[in-house]
Amino acid sequence: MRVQRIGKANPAEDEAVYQAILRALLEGKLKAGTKLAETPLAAIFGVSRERIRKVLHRLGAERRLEMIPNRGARVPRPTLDDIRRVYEAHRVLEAGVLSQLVLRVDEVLLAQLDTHLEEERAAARRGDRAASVRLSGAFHVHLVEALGNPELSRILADLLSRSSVMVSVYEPAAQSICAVDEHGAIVAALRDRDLMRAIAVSREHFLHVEGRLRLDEAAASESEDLAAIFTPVKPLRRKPRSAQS
Amino acid sequence: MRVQRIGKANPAEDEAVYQAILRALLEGKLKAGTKLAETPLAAIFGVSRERIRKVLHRLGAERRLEMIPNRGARVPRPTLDDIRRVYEAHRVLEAGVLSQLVLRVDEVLLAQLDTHLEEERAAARRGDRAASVRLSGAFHVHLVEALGNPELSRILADLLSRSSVMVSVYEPAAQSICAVDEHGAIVAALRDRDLMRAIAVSREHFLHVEGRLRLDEAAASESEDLAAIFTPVKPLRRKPRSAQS
DNA sequence: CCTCCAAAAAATGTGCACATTATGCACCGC
DNA sequence: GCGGTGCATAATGTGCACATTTTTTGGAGG
Repeated sequence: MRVQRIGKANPAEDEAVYQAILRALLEGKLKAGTKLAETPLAAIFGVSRERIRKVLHRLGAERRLEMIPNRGARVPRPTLDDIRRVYEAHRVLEAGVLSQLVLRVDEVLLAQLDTHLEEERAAARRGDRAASVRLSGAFHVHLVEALGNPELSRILADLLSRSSVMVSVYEPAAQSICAVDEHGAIVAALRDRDLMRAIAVSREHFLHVEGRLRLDEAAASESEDLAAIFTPVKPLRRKPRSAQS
Repeated sequence: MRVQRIGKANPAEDEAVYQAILRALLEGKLKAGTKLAETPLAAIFGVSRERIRKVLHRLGAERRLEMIPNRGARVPRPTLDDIRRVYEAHRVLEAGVLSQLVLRVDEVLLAQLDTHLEEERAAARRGDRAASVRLSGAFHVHLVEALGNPELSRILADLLSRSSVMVSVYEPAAQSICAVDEHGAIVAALRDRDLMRAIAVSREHFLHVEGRLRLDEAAASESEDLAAIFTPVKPLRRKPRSAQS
């Protein structure tokens, strides 16, 4: 008699594994170039290999992993040019957002942005680097979301998530990503409904960030301890046979 | 003895099925709301159900199909608001593209655009509606590609492909999507390096197109003849048992 | 010592059998 | 007649057993 639990429909498992890997990816715990083999991951998460496989392919379709036929999944190792392109895309998109935003700014939005700027300054004053980085990205998210277009928000979120992975590779110290006063200048231009200035400031801002990118090839890493990376996540299902310390 | 051909590695099959469905989707042959069941598709294409399944999920990840757990794949039925959002995203993106383009236009690019405009006019003169629609979309593609940023080109291609599916639902006659002179006005503004005018013209252009959208709810359709839609594609592999006319 | 090649080992890809979930339909009580 | 209920049927989801491909290993030859 086989007590195997097969076909147990549990969509939550898919999602949990997906979120776990995505989170590790976004937090930079998975270094660029790391091979994500199916079997070890299945053992780590305590789920079947097919499930891992599905998640991996999904992440590949979203361009968050690099899938090579018959060779498995790897964390992408973006070129410096790749990163520049992502930044440029972000810059171009934000220019478009600003062009639309000057037509519909109101005091409510300006007040919200001012509040955000204040938070950024506060984080900078108390030297909270993590918060600074997070708020800095949030500023740009705030701008697109002001347009209320989910499509645009999604595109930006995509670009941002990509670049956050990238800075973990190329920004050695990850110091203050965005200077607050540059953000302030954008808001000021927005307040004046001055599109040309807003675009120019935003452009300078991005070029500034791009200029700080450094090629840190030394990071060979290949962090081989996949288990350690995912251990904080409790196993979703006990492996039926063996495979436990 | 089983002569089953299992595990026959043939990545081309995946791609062929993917392209076939995607093409049908882009050409509007698959009406909105149509259910894409796995088993019939497997029979039509002459491949295993797993292969269809994989392709369907991939298309779902790309948001080209709507996947509902345990209920299969359906051709998305976009709201009029959905479409407006896609158009707005395109418009915003193009504004950004233009803001970047005015900084680096040269005679070569302007000449290329002029050539393209001439093609559009020729198509319009001879009443070639299909060519007009195609060239009209190509104009906007041309603009982003001038920036040489694959990331941006991909984003635009994504938006365009989505909206082409949509117009097939909501544009009853699918008459001249973009007036050529509006495209010409954009090029003219670009030639003058007049960003504000270029953005304004582009904006008007898109609002014009958006304004033409009509809600054509009558299209209940549910085109049940999936086989007929995909028949032009020759079966990739003969089904081993039965299932042949 | 290095290079090249063959065989073993490991990892990925695929068809299939079956579990699970949804759907259609006849039946029954009200 | 009508709405809900239970069963039969169809469709989707999943584990598993392999096939295929890639990578590693281990020598033999130069």
